[in-house]
Amino acid sequence: MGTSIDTLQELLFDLAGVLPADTAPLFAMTTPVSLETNEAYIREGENSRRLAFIEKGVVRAYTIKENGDEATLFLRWEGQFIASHDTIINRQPSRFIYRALEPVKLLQIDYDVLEEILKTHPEYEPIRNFFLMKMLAESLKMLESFVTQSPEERYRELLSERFDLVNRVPDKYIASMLGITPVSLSRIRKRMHTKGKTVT
Amino acid sequence: MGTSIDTLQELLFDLAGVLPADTAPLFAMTTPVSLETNEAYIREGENSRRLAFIEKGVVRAYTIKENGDEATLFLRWEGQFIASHDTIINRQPSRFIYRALEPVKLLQIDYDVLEEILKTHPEYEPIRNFFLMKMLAESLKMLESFVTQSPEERYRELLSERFDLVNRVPDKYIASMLGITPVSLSRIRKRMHTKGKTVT
DNA sequence: TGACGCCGTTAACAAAAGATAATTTAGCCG
DNA sequence: CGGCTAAATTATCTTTTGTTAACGGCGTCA
Repeated sequence: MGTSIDTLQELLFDLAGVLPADTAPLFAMTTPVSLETNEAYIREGENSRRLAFIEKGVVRAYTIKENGDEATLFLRWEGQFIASHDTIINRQPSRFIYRALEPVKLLQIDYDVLEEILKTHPEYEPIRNFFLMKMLAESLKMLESFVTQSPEERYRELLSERFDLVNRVPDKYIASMLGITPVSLSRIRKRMHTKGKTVT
Repeated sequence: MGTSIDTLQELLFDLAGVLPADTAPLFAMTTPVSLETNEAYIREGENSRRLAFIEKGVVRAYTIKENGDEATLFLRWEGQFIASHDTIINRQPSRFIYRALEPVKLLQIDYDVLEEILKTHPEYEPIRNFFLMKMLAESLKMLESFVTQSPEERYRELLSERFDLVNRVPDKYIASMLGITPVSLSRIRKRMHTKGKTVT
């Protein structure tokens, strides 16, 4: 146990030079959370401003479209952060659902509590910036892929960069994240088998 | 003159309760920049870590694809921030070009300088968070539109939310931002004229 | 004014994706 | 092991997009 805390302490030290011994005030406010497969972490309409570091497992963020279909915004896995961006950034009830695709272990903190701690411990600010920048970088990277690549190219890139993830997650969620239907993803895979076998 | 500074000072006060009189150290390090139509603000391969508040005009962030075509990642206009995310977040030479589509007025600061100021003036931290969150919110909103909407729906939404922008910017850049070709955008517009005239 | 270039539109065809439904595969639970 | 259910594949048809090229409008500039 304590793996998440260890990892985050390393992060803090690397980023801000804060020694593990000095992080007590921060980690005193974190809560370990376990989720079963298919359990919701944040539900639609929820207002809690939770932020979590994923120690283990995969979490899917998705929304329900007007026609009732689900659309996966992104997947997050161990080493990444998840946050209810509607509630934290926009102070709106969450339009998104965050659900575990596997048994998940999180280290959770409430964003409001984090802000309180930052008032008295500004030396932790780099953590907040780090997590914001990391999420921004990931979003921009996905955005970039949508304007520069075809669905097939996005899938090929995902395969080459996150092969493990693609194999852990049902195809229909991968398809949805790529902005296409499962049927279409299936055709892309067929095309890839018959034609060019290259993975990049 | 001073409009950008006034706007930012209001922002700072609203966000952090910092009085305009106390923002001298911050604004002493900002530089007003003017760009002509079609002038590049940041070029491909550049390493400068510039961050700017747009007082007036529209800036386009785009990249050159392998096949030589351009792909527009986003457009930014007055009241928004632009930043070279490759250099600031990833510390890599910029793969993107930031170019003025109209005469542009910016208030610029170097991110490294901003970080220095933040070390001695942690009361400005909310500014950094604000700009990061704003960029993150915008990116996530665009990402959401890609996984939940068709190109036509994205265009209709853009029209209803940013009609002024669509009319200020050549269609081909709008198309590229929507992830489609100019030909396809033209067909979408034709369809919208003949069929449903509703804008949402 | 006339030539040039850029941009938006249109056309024609190929390629890909959406929608729907049927079929096969695979995982899960008793 | 058998049976149930969800997921993935396949098929068919429609719609949309990509590609390429041609055409017209419009502004710039010599």
